[in-house]
Amino acid sequence: MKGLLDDEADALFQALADRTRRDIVRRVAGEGLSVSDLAADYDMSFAAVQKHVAVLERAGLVTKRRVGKRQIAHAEVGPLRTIRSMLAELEDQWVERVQRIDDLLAGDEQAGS
Amino acid sequence: MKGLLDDEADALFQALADRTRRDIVRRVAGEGLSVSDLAADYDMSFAAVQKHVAVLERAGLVTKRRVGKRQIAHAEVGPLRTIRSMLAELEDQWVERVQRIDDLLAGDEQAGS
DNA sequence: TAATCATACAACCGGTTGGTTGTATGTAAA
DNA sequence: TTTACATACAACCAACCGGTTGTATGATTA
Repeated sequence: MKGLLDDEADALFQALADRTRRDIVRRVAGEGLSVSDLAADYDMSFAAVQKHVAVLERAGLVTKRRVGKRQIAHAEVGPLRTIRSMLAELEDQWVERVQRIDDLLAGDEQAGS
Repeated sequence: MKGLLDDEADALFQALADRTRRDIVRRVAGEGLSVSDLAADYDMSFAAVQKHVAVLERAGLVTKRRVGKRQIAHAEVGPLRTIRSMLAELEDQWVERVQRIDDLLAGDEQAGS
């Protein structure tokens, strides 16, 4: 039922679990860059960079738009928001439960003192 | 120079790029659970769950405290905050550059009309 | 001490990942 | 049309990942 959500989260976290890909997302935020513009600044083959972009594309973090012979990659902010809200939820659960336990402890203290 | 930061980010994103591990983080948020308590609810071997906990531990997302013969896993909220601020930064860069481009376009429009 | 329970860890296996090189295709410029 | 450039994609390889089973260690209980 929520498997699709999990699939998306898997893809997003995995896509961001590589420093080259995180760097690409940073660099194409806003204006967008062609794959070869991107590739020029990494110490790896063009094909490797192209595969990184493909991973980001599959995760929905970037989209490509053809302009002449170049293919321009753009970052998509939506998935970043998705992943942030997932983490916020995790953190909220943490805070919530800690608070609940603190309340219990406070109650015990009062009762025990 | 910033390799350590990247190492941490690699470890955090990779640790969260597995649904079982995300579930474990949720479940040990606040109170904490022993490794076998955790393992009881997954359709995999004890050793597999133990390895997942170890990955989370290496990433700093979980710490263990021995209580009798049991080893209690607790979630750490710090790394979650770290990862959230990384994403916030990414998103800010996005918003910033889009804004800058919007400003340019607005200027062009005014000049061109 | 012996038996048991909770954990740790090593060795192994199939699938995936991050890189390579080579080749094919599509677009632009001579 | 040829030539050159930007991209795509397949095949290959070593390393890593997520799982397994089996064995060893540590703490608790009989």
